[in-house]
Amino acid sequence: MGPFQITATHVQRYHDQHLDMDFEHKTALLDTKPLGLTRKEYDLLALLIQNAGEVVTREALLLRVWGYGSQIRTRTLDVHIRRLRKKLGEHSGIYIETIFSVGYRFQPFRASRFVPAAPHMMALGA
Amino acid sequence: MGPFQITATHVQRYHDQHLDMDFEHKTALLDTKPLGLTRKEYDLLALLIQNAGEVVTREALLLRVWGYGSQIRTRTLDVHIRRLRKKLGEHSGIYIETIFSVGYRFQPFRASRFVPAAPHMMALGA
DNA sequence: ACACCTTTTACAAAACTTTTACAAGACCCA
DNA sequence: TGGGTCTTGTAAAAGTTTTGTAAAAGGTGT
Repeated sequence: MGPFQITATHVQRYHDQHLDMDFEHKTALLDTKPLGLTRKEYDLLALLIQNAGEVVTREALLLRVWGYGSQIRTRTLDVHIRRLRKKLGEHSGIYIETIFSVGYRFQPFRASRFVPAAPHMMALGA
Repeated sequence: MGPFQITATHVQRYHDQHLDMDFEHKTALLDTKPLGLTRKEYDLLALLIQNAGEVVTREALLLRVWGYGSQIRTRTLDVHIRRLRKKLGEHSGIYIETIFSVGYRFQPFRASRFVPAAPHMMALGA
């Protein structure tokens, strides 16, 4: 069985070897221990995981997590990504990829075995 | 079935024995591994592939990828072609042809078996 | 006021692009 | 066929843009 469990309409949960996230209860466990995410951190990770395997653009993240329009310049997204990565610890490199000049991508643990990240990652268009 | 999958209006994807390019997700795989293209590299390869089998002039490439007008002199196109070829590895010779004093042509893998490049090939009009 | 979370600031580092300078190759024509 | 000229290939440097990071400043709720 894949890492996703899907109901009729929504992904309720993400689960893999290390990370367990329950979108219904808004909880996140890493190796059975609570990740201790703040609200923004949770929203950001949830959005990335709900689009696992696909790139989510900076613009989309800023819009959907912060409500920012496309003209706003800020480093707050990067700072949150950094704190997420820190909390994900040794696995952060596996989970959160940077797609230069585009955005970020959450890579499910299992998939990351089959598609090892290239040294410089692939780009998307504007 | 040919290497292209076509919808009503657009080519969404190029696929052959080695190269797999998804224009919708803007991903490029070579022998199942991410090609790791940068944005400009992707734009350039995409434009060539979308005109597969036909010569795309330097002028057209410089205009459509860089927005450069015809009076601009630069070697940046050549440098990008070089890096594309490097990333295409052993297959680069099959895929990207130089058409002297005209431009470049992407040759689909399958077609390249039937139309081996002649030592000096014909050019197109100025 | 305190603890905690979020955003900004100011650089550093990394990734990407373009230019530069020259080598190598292709074409032309006597 | 050999020299002249134009075009492309290549490596490396220089330049630009984007992302990473630490720390400070700003908020929010209790």
